[in-house]
Amino acid sequence: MRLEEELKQGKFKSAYQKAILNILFTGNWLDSDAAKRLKPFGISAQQYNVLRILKGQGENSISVNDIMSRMIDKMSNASRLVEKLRTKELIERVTCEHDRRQVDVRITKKGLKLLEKADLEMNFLGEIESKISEKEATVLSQILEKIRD
Amino acid sequence: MRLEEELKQGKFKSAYQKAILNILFTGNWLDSDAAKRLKPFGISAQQYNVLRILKGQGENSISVNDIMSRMIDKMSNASRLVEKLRTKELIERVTCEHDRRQVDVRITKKGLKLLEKADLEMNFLGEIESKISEKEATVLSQILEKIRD
DNA sequence: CACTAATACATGTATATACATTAATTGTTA
DNA sequence: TAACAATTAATGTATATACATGTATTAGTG
Repeated sequence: MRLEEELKQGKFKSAYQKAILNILFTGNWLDSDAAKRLKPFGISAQQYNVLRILKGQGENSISVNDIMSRMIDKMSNASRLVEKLRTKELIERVTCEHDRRQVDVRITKKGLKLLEKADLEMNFLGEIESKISEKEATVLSQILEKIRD
Repeated sequence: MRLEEELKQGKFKSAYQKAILNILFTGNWLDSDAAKRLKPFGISAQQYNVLRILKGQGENSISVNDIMSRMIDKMSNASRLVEKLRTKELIERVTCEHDRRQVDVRITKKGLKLLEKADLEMNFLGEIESKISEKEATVLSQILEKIRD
């Protein structure tokens, strides 16, 4: 739906303003969709994000700091997210031997299993492929990256 | 900066996945930038959003529900946002005469003044105009709206 | 080596948010 | 019109978040 209708607004001041609001609106839209899909699994979108990052490391462990630097939402509190995932036994946490300040974090089998199921529900990729072309996806990324420059 | 570097990720599974993460990442980026700029004014990005909506109504008042339907973040609690703005005397709140369930909300002079100053700081529009073309802004909106369809 | 700075993570605290529930009012309909 | 449904906003509550601060460990410097 056009943003004008979504926000019940007549007309935006400029294509630029509309674009900015569209990014924010679509981001929220994706976030709340993700939250809904993940609810049955008892994890938040950010926790899901952390699990995916850890899965990407395979057998290797990774520090809390590294997790944070890979997260979409940099402002979130990685420590507490990790702790929450640990109490759910979805990850393991061990003090690093070489640098005892660091904590090695790794996904557990239980975490991988949950992720497998959750990924099925989280497959908006499949849905988005029917909405925009690969070319459009690429263009979208390019424009967004220009904005952040 | 390319998202691969922002998220310290090698390569995304597809242009689609990268596009989705780019939307979320850019949305957060914009949000936290806005929060920083608004901090000196003592209001949050959502409160700013509400004030802008009210300003758009001019002299007319508007119900809490209407505010909510115009907000970028639909999930936020408009009642409490309005109450916070009221304690700061940036808005007025009067029970509607025709429908006593409703509350008429209107921006105050103090609110308008604050908005005037805040808008100067919030002018990323000016900054974005130097980063992408108007054509690109339009294309961006079009693609985002296709995604939400 | 002693001392200071920097790093990595955890925690305290105030505020924000999501979601469910409640309360008051209005709309509908039998 | 009485009874029930729907609407509008406020509130209760658990959780999440931002930001500052604390704690332990390592790095750097004289």
